[in-house]
Amino acid sequence: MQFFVEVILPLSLAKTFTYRISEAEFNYIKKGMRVAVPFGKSKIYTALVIELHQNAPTLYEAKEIHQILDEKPLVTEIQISHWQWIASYYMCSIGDVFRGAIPSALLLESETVISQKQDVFVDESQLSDDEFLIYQALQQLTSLKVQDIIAILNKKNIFPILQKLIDKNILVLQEEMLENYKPKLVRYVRLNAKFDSNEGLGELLETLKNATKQKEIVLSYFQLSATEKKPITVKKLTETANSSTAIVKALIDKEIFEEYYLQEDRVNFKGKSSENQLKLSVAQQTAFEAIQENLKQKEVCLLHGVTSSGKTEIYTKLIEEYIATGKQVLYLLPEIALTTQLVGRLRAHFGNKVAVFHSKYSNNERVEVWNQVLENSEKAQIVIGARSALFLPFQDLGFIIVDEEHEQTYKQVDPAPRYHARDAAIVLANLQKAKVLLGSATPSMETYYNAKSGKYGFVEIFERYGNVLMPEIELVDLKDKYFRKKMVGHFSDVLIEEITNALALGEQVILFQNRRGYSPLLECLTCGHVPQCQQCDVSLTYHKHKNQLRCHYCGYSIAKPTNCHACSSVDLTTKGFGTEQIQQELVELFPSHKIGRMDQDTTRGKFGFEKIIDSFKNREIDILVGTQMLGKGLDFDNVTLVGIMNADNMLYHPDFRAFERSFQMMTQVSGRSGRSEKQGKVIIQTYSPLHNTIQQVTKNDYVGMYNEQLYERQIYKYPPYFKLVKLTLKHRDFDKLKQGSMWLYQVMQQNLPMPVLGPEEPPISRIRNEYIRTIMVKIPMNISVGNTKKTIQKMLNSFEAVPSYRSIRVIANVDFY
DNA sequence: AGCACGCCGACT
DNA sequence: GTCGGCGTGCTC
Repeated sequence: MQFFVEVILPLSLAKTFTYRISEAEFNYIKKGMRVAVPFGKSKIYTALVIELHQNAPTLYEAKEIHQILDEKPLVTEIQISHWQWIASYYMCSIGDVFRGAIPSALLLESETVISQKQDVFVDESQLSDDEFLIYQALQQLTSLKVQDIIAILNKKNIFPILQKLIDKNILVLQEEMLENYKPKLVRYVRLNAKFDSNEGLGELLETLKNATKQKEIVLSYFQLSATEKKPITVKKLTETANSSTAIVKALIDKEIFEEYYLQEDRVNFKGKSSENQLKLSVAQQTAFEAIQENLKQKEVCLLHGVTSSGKTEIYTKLIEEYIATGKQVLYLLPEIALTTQLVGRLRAHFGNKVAVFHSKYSNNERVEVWNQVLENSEKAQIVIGARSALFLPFQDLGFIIVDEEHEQTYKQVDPAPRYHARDAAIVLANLQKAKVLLGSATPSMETYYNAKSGKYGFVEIFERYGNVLMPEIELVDLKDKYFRKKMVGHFSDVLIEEITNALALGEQVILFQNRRGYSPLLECLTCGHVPQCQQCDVSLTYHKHKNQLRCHYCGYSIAKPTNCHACSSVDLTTKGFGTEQIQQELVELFPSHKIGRMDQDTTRGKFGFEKIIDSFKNREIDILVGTQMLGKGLDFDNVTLVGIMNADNMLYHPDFRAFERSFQMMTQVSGRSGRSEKQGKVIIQTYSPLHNTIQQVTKNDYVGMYNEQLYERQIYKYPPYFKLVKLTLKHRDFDKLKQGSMWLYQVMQQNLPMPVLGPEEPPISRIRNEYIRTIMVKIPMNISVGNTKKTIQKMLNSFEAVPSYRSIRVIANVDFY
């Protein structure tokens, strides 16, 4: 009898692979366990078992697995089904999903370690220069990594040289598995048992009578153990005694203390849940009941509640209901910026039942949350996370909340799997027999359409919590203001006046400018030359603070030139403006007030967001300038004025969702204003005050926007009436790409009974020295999406079969955003 | 994703 | 003439 496992590898490979196992292993291994397998010439990868069987492959000899890595499954069968759905729906390999889903610390990979053979005589004169360099390096360090050798020799292809040294019997290569996850160990001390008795104690104090510092520590130890009645960490002890670890060490050496280590969860919330009852307003209560009623019939329900309508309390109440039945709850948020405030609120309510999972967590932290969810631990009954939290190994998921459902950050752009967390969550809920609540003040067109057509349940709240009024929105016509010279920099007289008023009352102001940096262009006044990125088809953005020009696509930067690179003229001027410039103008306009800026450049690092948000909350900042990050559900109750510096640049984006997005963004940003008693004010500066979308924002007319856009979507063949698959082709060779994309376009156009557009040169047609072309397929509702994707996949395969096009990379993006 | 194989240009 | 560059193909 022969035994085999089918495994998936964390590589972008479409197939599963078969490995041989023994009968004992066959009886031990379960689906969802990890195994280390040799793959290719030398590498060892972490693979995931998805099937056990006895069908020997006929075309090749299956290798044996290297070792079993788990005692019990790390991944559930539901997850595997979910991954398979994602792979097929989003047109990527199952390996891509595996790699994207599992914390990287759980993916062990082997690394080649090079070391010198022991007790071998080496004739140094027989070595070439490169060989000698390696040999010499090994005299210093006992082992080297492949990367080290590449660095030492400054060459890419080092294997031939290594091979020669192996042939000369000097080197050995080993594959070393790296265990990535390390449990966090905390050092504790306890008093040696021999001092437990009263005589022992006397003896102890006697020995220490001349060691003051040591005695102090011992006394602190007694004090701590009396008050805390729990194990004492070295850290705590040194802090209490105001001493150092060196003295603790002395005591350990004297065998007065014993040290020991305990494993600790990195993610630990200390504090207790307040048992206070949630008080819902009448509107909230009505919505809450309506959602429950809807979810009895339907799998998914949309909660459309205006900004500040108190959706979080409704979510909290619903979570209470679900965890009372012992089920797990997943709360998805578009970005981590939101989590800090929300986690605080939920922890205050649910205590230690709340776990958090997002991309700024360290690898080790992620493994811990993974395990807690897998064990269905109480600590992770409620999981709050960004889109990747969707991949946690839920045992018994009852409820998923997708908050700010319309946010495009739910869609992963790069790398594969390019999934949409909202849609993948609905599929996951189906597999888990769980329910989904989508919440937003500005639902996506797709979701609203599904709700209206009865596919999803639908609940609305029209009033803000505590009957706070919706902000008053005032439009400022920039054309008129510039004409009448009523502008100071990028600020209209109206905006300046409103800011002055708000500041005078001690209130805070948020200004929104959807572009970072100082100004998007630097232009020569003499010849009109604009510095471009060398690698991308974009102009460089001027960052005044660092006095440099930077590419926002590849990160390329140069110092700001003093004269034009084309004509050497010194008359350079900036065009357009970004957050940095707004910030600087504010400093001049309001010199006595503190101005903060929040964008990608100021929120780097794990606590970048928190710092800025906290200082704004603590009113250390009076005016906060920021990009779209500001729109994302942050609550500041002292903000009464929101200014949108220029509404036009988002409105005129070449994208079919531009109006929908502009509406959402402006409405969301406006919603930051006036969250307590006082009615808030919003100033929108625009060149097109009569534009329908701007008017809809002003009137808070979501339905108007929806109906208008829906009509357009139908006419121009866009979602929700058509499903979009976008193919992006990339290559360094312009002509090859042009020919290849035309070839693919023609094949698709002939074989698909639906609109195929392209091959288009996108507005930014080159990034990092690669040219780009796109082809768009629009799949109508009445044609099977699954079959269409299969056909597309077949055509992609035949594209790859053309030798001259094989090197063109094709990326499929299903439901692209 | 590696890593080997194989084909072509720049050096000894 | 070889060394070493990268395009191409396969991995259970």
